[in-house]
Amino acid sequence: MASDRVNRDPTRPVYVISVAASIVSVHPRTLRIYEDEGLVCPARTPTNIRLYSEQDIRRVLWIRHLTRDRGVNLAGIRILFELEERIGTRILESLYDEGMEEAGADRPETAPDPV
Amino acid sequence: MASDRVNRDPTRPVYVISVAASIVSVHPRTLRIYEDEGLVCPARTPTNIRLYSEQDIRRVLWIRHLTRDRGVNLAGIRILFELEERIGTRILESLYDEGMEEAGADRPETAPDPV
DNA sequence: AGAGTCTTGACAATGGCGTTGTCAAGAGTG
DNA sequence: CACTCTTGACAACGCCATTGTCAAGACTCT
Repeated sequence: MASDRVNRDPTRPVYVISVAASIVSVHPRTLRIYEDEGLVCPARTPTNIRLYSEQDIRRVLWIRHLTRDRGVNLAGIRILFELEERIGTRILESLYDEGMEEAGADRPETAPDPV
Repeated sequence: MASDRVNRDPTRPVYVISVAASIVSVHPRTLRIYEDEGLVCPARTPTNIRLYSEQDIRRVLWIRHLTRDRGVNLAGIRILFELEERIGTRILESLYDEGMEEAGADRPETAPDPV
């Protein structure tokens, strides 16, 4: 499963919200709020169902690391994402790698890409 | 007064907490908490009185901008300061300038230096 | 078609955080 | 000495993030 996740097109929207929530270990309600706050933007089916891509998952993992492990609030995360877009990913990538190592989580190959 | 502030040695600890709090428009209690959280480190007199430098003031102004205007919490600010130390001040400087312009506040000549 | 499950958007509860207030004891100033 | 300010610490309150709940609709399977 984990290797399937890694090998697929990371931008393809494939996970419904319950699956995404399980992968990321977060409440579905929380995912909806992250979307409301503009922190992640899953695709929508013609019937308005959310589908998350691998890229979305990585982005949410990054959000979770910051909120749960570093105590950053959503406004802070927004600032960090703005920095990422403004400056590029080199900076946050190194912070992310260090942060994930500290958290003991799996280490993705790249930092989350902007949605 | 404002021009006196600008012309003095920015690292010299000269303001007691009530004055610093007035300059920055923040409660003294809040300044103590920022210190407790390690976000700013004012000097101490031999009798343990806090003295804030111009540099400290700038740092707190930056913190206030982020907390009050952008809604970032203290953990988020800590992350941003870590970034600043890690990467240098070029990045946050541009964000700071933009943020201060948006807030309509006075624009300092440089970004806050690390304490 | 029907039954069961999942998803949606929206209202609500709860714990934690940030700011402010308060206070006793000590320090500083005139 | 009298008054004011500072210290560290306890407390109150509003806001935020997460979670729970629910009615209606969508989806899946038999």
